Amino acid sequence: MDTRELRSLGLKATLPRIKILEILEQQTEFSNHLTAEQIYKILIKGNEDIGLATIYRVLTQFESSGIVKRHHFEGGNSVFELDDGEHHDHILCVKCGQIAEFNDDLIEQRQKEISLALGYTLTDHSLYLYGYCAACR
Amino acid sequence: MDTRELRSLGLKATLPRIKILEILEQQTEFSNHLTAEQIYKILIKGNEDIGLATIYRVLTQFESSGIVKRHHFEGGNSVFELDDGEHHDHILCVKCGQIAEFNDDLIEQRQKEISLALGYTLTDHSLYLYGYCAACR
DNA sequence: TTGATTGCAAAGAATTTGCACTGGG
DNA sequence: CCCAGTGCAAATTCTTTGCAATCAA
Repeated sequence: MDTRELRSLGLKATLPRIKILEILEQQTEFSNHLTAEQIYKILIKGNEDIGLATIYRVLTQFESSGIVKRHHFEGGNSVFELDDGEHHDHILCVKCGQIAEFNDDLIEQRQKEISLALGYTLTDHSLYLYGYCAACR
Repeated sequence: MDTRELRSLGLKATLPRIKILEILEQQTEFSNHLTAEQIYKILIKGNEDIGLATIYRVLTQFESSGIVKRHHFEGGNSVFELDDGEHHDHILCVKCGQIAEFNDDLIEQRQKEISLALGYTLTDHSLYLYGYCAACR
């Protein structure tokens, strides 16, 4: 139950927060990576009277709480996805926007080696691949 | 000579374009990755009367011409660097902003394999590593 | 000369913030 | 009941655009 999850984060279980969580959980066949605007439109369509500013605020809180991850894909706006704690990278279709996720131990390992060699202590990284998906090729 | 380079791209050798090229070529000990704003300030300091809008326009033209690359680092604005045709990735210090470049064949290779496996035709990618540099550790 | 280029100011797009009102605990 | 949370509109930030003036070829 979302209500309990929110409480455990020290957040009141308000309607906007519950609705936004629900939307993020409903991963569509297409993508579970949504912009604030997209979430807003879904809510409007569902006759929920929730402001766009609230969506940004809630997503930012969720991000701070570690249950949502924010991505800045090329050119576009921020997109948000539920963060289950498992790291993964992304590959995006530049034509249709389709997003696939992957994780590769070899790349992860190599990144650590490179940082070390350059004298950095790695805290985070972002890897986005862009191309044409099978359908758009 | 920059004038010639600009002409060969079909661009008039105007003062703003030449000045901006010069700034990008002068890679400082700190970084050769600059925001439009930073370039603007450097020009102002040099008593050049060039508008910020012009800088954005020129950089965008340079990007189209393939002599400049634009990056969207985490959170911040766009940064620009001269594009010498050699691909490289970046590692940034989250504290002082220091940027190092690297290129790793193993990672490049692996990216291709992954795209292929997922049915994508790769056109581009961005890899940014974030951490603390030796000085900020 | 003359079309490309620029500066300025105004427009846009995405996101954040101020503030009075509302609702969850 | 009371303060965290919200809606709305206004403010910010970064970037792009319209247009008359200017400049390189």
